[in-house]
Amino acid sequence: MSSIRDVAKKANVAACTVSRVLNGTANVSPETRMRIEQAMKELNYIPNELARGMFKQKAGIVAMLVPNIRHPYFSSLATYIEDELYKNGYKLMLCSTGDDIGREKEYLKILKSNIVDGVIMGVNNQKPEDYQEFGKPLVMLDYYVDDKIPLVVSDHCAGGRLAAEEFIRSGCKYVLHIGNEADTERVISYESHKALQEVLSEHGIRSRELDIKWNTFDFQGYLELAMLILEKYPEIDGIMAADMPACAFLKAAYKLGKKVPEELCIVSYDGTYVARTNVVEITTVHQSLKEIGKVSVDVMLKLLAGERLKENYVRVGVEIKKGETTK
Amino acid sequence: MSSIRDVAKKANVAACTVSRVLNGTANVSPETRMRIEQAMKELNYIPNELARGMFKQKAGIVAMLVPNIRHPYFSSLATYIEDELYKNGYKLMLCSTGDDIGREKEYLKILKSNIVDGVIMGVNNQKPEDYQEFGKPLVMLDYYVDDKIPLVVSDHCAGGRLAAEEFIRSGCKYVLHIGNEADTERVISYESHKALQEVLSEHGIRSRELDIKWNTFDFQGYLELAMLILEKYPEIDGIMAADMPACAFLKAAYKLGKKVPEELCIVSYDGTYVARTNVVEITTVHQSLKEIGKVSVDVMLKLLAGERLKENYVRVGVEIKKGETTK
DNA sequence: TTGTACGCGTTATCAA
DNA sequence: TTGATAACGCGTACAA
Repeated sequence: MSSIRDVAKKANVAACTVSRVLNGTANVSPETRMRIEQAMKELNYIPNELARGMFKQKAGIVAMLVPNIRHPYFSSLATYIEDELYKNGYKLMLCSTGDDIGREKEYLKILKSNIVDGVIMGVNNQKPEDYQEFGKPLVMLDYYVDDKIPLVVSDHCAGGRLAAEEFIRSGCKYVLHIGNEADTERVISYESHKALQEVLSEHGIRSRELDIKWNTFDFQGYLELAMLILEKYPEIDGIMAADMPACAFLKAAYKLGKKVPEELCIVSYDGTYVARTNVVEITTVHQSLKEIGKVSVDVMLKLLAGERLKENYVRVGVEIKKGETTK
Repeated sequence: MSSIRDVAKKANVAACTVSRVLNGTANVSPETRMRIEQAMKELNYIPNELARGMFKQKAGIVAMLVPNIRHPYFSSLATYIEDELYKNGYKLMLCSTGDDIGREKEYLKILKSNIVDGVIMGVNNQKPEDYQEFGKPLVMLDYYVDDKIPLVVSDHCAGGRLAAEEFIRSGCKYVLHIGNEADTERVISYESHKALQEVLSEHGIRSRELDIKWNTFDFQGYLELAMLILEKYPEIDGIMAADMPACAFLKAAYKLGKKVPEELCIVSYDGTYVARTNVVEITTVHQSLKEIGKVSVDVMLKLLAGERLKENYVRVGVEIKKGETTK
């Protein structure tokens, strides 16, 4: 690896002159410039980003922490975020915690250490203090810490209502909605369940929430659970669940000879591509991951620029896309 | 941000003593140690990884370049790679080029600049020279540059044969296989097509390759194309395609009232979860992404350690998983 | 056991 | 237009 000094020596100039050519910060005589450019080529010189970053006190990298990048929700979101960051001259460092709380903690520790300029948090298993004391720009997705930490989230209230209305329209009598065991009051997406329940009960429709363990990426497991549930509770005629478990319920229904949507209506939540690649078009509450990604990066860029935010809570609209799993 | 010197000042010692406590490199009297640890806590001191990396001439980061992280193939692979890297003390920087050749070039340029220690390349649209002259450990996935650059790849030859045997078993007469327009001789996965064709023709079965534009992540587009093809060539009774387009063909067949597997057999290639989340279990040639990830990281670690590789070409086994889309 | 001094690669500041 | 010097934060000989 040749350094800027090697180039300077070869071109018979001082290091700072090379730097000026590199960055165009000041005028350099064409002749000197030529000599320097020649030397850079000959030495196959590449500026050291690490040193640059150290000097500028920034790395040009934003990290995104996700529970599992394999999950279509997060991999899609990551695409959009990477896209937006790239447009603005930042690179994305993607960290997947494998649903491991300890690993999340370790990542947070590492990320504090100047290796990145900010973090977009798609995972939220630490104590609020751990986020509050992070010391770097932080954007939380779907998780409320306090009024100071920016939060970007889908309008899950609307999402729950839209789903409820779809069940009502379909004439369902008993709706089961599948939640995440680990979710707390701070997890905003939980609002979809509350909204669903509220609207359904206003219409005198029974509903029931079942929270399952979510942190395994195991379709077979979902499928077995779905079969069990459908067999045990034959009176259920409506299901709301995230895309992947919704697919499992759809498959379970087929295996059990239960007709969809005649005997069972399914609304999937999220709207990732797994809901679309199925043979049967699933009715879906669709989050705009593109918009969430864009907004998250916007907020991050503002934080990085030291701007003050008008609003620390950004809500992104959702919509329902009707498929063949509701009437 | 407090530096190591701030801590030293507060604890009334020299910076190097703090460093010694941090790294356990030498003996420090318990009393001094206590004072230093106290100071670190009070100042909320965090070592600067950038400076550390600069000194050690390494960043502790490995990059992975993929065409699109949204794609289940790459997002799954990235999970496994991240996992393996993490176990070995490295972080993953994931770069998604959005199927853009120019962006790939830019990324390569940036990644040269000491920002990462090595790159795992899941994308391959540059000239061979660009990879040969990279100047850092490089592991190529599914793409042959020359005998010097390590290559990790599934045994696509076996994959093609397994698929062919499945079509033969199912009594197919005319098999269409969907390839990627952009693939060249250097793309190893292309071998699956050659092997398929070879085995089929040995058995006197017609086959035909259709190369489609692959770089858009657009299921609707696949679906429309699949409908078109099935309508135009009704004599086709076998399809091999990557998971996502295979799903599209399955859906198209249902829409057109074509019975699977009676009138049309489908073998999907790759074995990502989209092939499993479907209502219909798709017969799949399954690549072991876990193994590919593990091997890639193994190779990378060896390169980083300066070890010589015995073999620059690692082939990972594939298997076929029978589903309901073949007889 | 502790401290001094320097190097890593870059850039800003000020002087020539 | 160019150069010298200091600074960024850390690690490590070497000296004390």
